[in-house]
Amino acid sequence: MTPIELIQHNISGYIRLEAEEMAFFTSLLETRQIKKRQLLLHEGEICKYSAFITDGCLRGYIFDKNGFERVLSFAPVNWWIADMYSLISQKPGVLNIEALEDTGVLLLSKTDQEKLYTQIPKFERFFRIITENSLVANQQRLLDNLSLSAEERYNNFCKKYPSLINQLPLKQIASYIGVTPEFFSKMRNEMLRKKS
Amino acid sequence: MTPIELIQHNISGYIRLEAEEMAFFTSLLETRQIKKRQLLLHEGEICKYSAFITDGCLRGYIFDKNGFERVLSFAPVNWWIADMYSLISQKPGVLNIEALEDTGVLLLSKTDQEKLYTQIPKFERFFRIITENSLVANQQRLLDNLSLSAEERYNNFCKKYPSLINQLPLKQIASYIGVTPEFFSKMRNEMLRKKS
DNA sequence: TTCTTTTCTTAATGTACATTAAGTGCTGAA
DNA sequence: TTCAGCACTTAATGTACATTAAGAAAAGAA
Repeated sequence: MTPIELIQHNISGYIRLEAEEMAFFTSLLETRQIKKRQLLLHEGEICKYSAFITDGCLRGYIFDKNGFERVLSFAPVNWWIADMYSLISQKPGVLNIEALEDTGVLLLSKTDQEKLYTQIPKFERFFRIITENSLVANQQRLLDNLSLSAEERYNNFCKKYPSLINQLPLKQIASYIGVTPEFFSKMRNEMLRKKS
Repeated sequence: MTPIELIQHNISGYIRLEAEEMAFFTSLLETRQIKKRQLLLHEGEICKYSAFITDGCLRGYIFDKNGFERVLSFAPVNWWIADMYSLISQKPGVLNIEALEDTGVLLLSKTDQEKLYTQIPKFERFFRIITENSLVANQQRLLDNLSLSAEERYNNFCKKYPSLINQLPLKQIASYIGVTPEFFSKMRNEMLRKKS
């Protein structure tokens, strides 16, 4: 599938569009390639785009006060990513969005997104639904962080993102589940020993 | 303000409705009073309503595997609450929703909410926006949990919900920020000692 | 009132994690 | 080809929290 076919297929899973509506939508999209380690968004900037991933993988992370990275989210193929806080408020954000490998995205600017809402209200529905799904996933992760051990959170991660396990450096996964790479390494060894 | 005036005022902050649209909306609402400690939703049930709080305060929580309560969210006056996972999927949920004091809510059933979406598409917009705001708040809390100490999370809580600090039992706040009541008690004493 | 239940506190002990430091093996640039 | 940097591991030590147990104070029920 081409990037455009991919996003059209994704949207068709939620709303039904006329051909001309779909054409209008795709006319608003901008293609961009991001090289491994390159940033799509840097903290302190105002987020102007929602990005749909067509190839590769991005991550959103912040630096905590000790200078360590904390991963908020991964965005594999078929997902959207943005600094929602900054995108909504149009104030400087705290999120860095970086390519974990060479990655292709389709960008929809905030102003075009608002055009879309007024000209094709069905897109209000589309973004309502995917925002709801993000919220549910986020709440679940929050509860996991409050009530599960690091080992259980890792198991959940493996179930939720099976494709990412071999695609990501281990330290990124460690940061996502909320432990240091050192502890993560030790923990994985202990898990192997238990299973055998 | 009456409960109905309160919710009308809340909605008018996001979308502009004709009088007859507003009348149709309010015709769908059901008033309910919940006594302190009574449950609006019990884990295992399928969530059939979104609740708007007009008076008092609710909390959403789960039991972790050790049988301890973990607070996902508080819902004071002017907020919405539901088990979003269960409401969307119509599968049994894990959330308990309980009144922390005698509380008044306006209920909107899932089927009526869908009616609303088809008959007044502006409500797609309304719920998109408040879902986006919830998502941002949730992401911020997740990052806080990954990168801040319990003391800093408590300070954030105080900034975010100043009205709740004196309204809630301390153990509820402890559960929300993710520590035991014992540790929370000790921590607050140390904070007092530092300040003086 | 009196009794029970719940909230909150204190303190001893325990543990899941972090920190620091050192070393190994890749990978990619010059 | 060599070397710098990054990913990953191991191990010693440290700490922010949990657990357990007990009691005091406040709130509700009889």
